[in-house]
Amino acid sequence: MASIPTATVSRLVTYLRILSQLDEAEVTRTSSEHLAGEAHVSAFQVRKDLAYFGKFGTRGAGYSVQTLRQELMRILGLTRPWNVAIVGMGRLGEALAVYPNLARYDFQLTSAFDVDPAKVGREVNGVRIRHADEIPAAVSDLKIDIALLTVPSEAAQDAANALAAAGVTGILNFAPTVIDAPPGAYVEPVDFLAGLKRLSFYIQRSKAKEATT
Amino acid sequence: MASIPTATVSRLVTYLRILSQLDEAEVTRTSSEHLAGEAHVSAFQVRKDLAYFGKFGTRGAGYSVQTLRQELMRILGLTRPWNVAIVGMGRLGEALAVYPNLARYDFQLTSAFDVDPAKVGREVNGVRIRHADEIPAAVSDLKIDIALLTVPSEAAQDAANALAAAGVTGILNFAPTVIDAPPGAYVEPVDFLAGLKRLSFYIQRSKAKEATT
DNA sequence: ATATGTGAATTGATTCACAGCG
DNA sequence: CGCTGTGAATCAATTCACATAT
Repeated sequence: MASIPTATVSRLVTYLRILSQLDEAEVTRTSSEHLAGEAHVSAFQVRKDLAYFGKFGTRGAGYSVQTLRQELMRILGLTRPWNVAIVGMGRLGEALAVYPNLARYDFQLTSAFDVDPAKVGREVNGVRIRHADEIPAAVSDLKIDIALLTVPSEAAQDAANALAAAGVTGILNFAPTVIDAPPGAYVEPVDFLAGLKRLSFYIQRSKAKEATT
Repeated sequence: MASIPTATVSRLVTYLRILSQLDEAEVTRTSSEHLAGEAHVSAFQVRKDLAYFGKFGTRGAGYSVQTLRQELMRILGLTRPWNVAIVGMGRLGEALAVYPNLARYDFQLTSAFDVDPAKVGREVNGVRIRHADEIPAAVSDLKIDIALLTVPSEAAQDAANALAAAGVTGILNFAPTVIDAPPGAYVEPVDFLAGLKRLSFYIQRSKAKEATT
């Protein structure tokens, strides 16, 4: 089976969002051209990305918004609900717990963990915070698929290992550090500090360029 | 001037973090090999990435942790402070406002904006929340370089345009939508929902593969 | 007529091998 | 002798052109 560029997967997510917006606006048909415009890529790119997975359009007429949206949801595994846990109930963990878009996309928050006894037992958005020691039992009981990892950097790798050992297959790592993917699990980093530093690089660079002209 | 791959910039940020950790642990020297191990890339990659910017090591002896760290900070534009504003003081905005690592890296939170009159006037982490109407004046007065954009998707593009017009050169977009980079500004997306959907894709895919074996 | 789907060409990034310097 | 720095080779991704289907 052809291996899919990670950039393609990212773009599929973008196309899906655009299609959802079109669907909400009750637009029924679209084209690679239009999707490309909204996603800020080329129309070639859109068609090539879709071609990895099949043929979804009709020549001369473009794509059905509903059909393509359904197909992308199927490809991305978004037709079934995923059980999600938040690990690390600091400010970020809490902000995520009440984030309404999680449920909208069928990511169901089913549990939350922390090591702080002061937090254990409290409820956030209908979910009781458990002690991290309960991860093995709870992950298996609640069939948790994905963990949002919001613990401090130094605790991230151990937590990821424990989660994967307990059966979690996807980890969204918010800690500003690179962690090894434990056996059997995928890790996606979400590092906004890194994004800030990249911005710093580009801004500084454009200012340096200005100065030399 | 050679154009730098964006992936290289991302990796430089990672190398810098590793060097900072080494420095804290009072390690004085390192090698492309070691940096590569920590960053989960090849040693070739490390050397090639650095080669875009100059020669920082001594052959046979590797790199001085302090020197390379300094150089990377210079390259990434992190030797000067950046003035940062948060635009959109919902839960995420608040979580960011109190995030201690911002200041640690010389990103100084100097202002915060929202459109909600109930929020305007309140203080968060020593910063008064202003009405979004004040953006043009405040950005210029406070010399704001970078905005953390945490408004709803539908407001993101307009806010970005307003910020850029007022003189902001870097925008970290937390809204789950693709926005155009307004003239004169760089945009970095931070979209954890997209990360979540990518995870969904990879998990679902590995499960499908298991089923066929 | 029109817009998709796709092999071929091009561009870009990563890997490699080794020359060069300490 | 060890490890960096770098041109050359490989590999991957994007772009293109056009044949194809409606």
